[in-house]
Amino acid sequence: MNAVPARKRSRDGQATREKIFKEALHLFARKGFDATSIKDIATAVGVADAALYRHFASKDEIASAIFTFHYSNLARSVTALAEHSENFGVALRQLVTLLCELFDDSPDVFAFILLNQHDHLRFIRDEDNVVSEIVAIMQRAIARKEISIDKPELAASLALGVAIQPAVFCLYGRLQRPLGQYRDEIETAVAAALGLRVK
Amino acid sequence: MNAVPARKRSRDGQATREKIFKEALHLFARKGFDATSIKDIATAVGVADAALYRHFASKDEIASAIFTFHYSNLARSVTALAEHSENFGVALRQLVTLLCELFDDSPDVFAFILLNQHDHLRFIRDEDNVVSEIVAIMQRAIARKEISIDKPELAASLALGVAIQPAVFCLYGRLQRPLGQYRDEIETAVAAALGLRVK
DNA sequence: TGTACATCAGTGAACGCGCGTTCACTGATGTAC
DNA sequence: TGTACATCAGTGAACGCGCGTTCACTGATGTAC
Repeated sequence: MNAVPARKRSRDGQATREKIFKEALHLFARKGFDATSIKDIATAVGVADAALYRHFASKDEIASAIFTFHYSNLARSVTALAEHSENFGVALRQLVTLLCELFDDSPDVFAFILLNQHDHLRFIRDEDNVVSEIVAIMQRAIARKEISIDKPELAASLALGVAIQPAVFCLYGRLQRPLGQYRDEIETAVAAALGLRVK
Repeated sequence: MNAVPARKRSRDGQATREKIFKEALHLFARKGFDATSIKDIATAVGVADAALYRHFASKDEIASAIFTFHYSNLARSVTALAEHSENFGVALRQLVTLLCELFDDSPDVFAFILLNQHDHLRFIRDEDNVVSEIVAIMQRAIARKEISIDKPELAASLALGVAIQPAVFCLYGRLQRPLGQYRDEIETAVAAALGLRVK
């Protein structure tokens, strides 16, 4: 009795590391960073607490690794999209589509970034900051007289507000999912809020 | 030596209670609930940690008392305003004004409610919920064909997004204060986003 | 007005708990010869 | 193919710290007589 069952133990720590990434993201997104303990994550992954420290130096490092990975992905998508759109209307359509897809495919990623942006953004270079990129898009639109709001930061806040708040409502159950079903209405609302001039 | 200086000690605990209210609100708004310790609050108030328990049963109770007080105030203002506006355009103007004034006069209250709404809203009766009230306003506007967006929850999310996001930008320094300077632009943007029909 | 007493805001020290983290150890796996 | 060894993911127990909270006590204030 009391025989320890032989455990299959892969030497590929990568698999465990990815599972920590996934489970920690899920817990942080649902309960928040502080309310999630190392024990919670370890239990979800199926290992002892101490095992996490074979893959990450600290609890903070788990959160910042997750944030940096997903936020950089998002920033790259937004930058790429901004560079390849010949006018604001096209960029707007693609941005709203991107947001809806991110939310519907990965609500955990959306919630995690939304909740933790202010704790981590100071470690992100300004040119990789999504909000800064949106402001830059607005600047170009204003320079080309494509929209009537004339302050880029204000325009960015109005656009982000219209785009993000429906997602927040979905997250808390005030709007039915998927967010994608409202894509056209959101796009129209952003365009109207900014005073997009019809081509 | 070691003489304890005679302390002026008022028997009016009300003054201390109000100071706890004010300082805790400030700390919770700036650092968040978890990152604020009982010691932090006591130091800001100028008393020992244990003194806080003469006025509140627990740390949680401090936060929920603050939330309930300020949130109820806000809910009452919104309800009153909704009842006394004969059409949607008037209600909208007053709502945006209310939000700008709340933010500019009491940024701590704004930030605290914004950050803590989801932890406390389950203790608020639904008819006192500000978001529910906004949805109701949208329902009436839709019934009267005052706006073209036809789903009340979606309309509420678009309106709240346009109104709140500029405040968030102010809070984090992306937009200059006061928020009130953008009042007209915010109002116009909300109206446009909802498809308000000109009277 | 003076005295005895009840009240209560505030204190300093202590408590217990949960947390993130460390550490010596295990044992399976991969590898060199 | 067999053997000795290095590697390393994972473990269970322990540690120390900071936190929220409790408690016996203090002393000023208000009040009854």
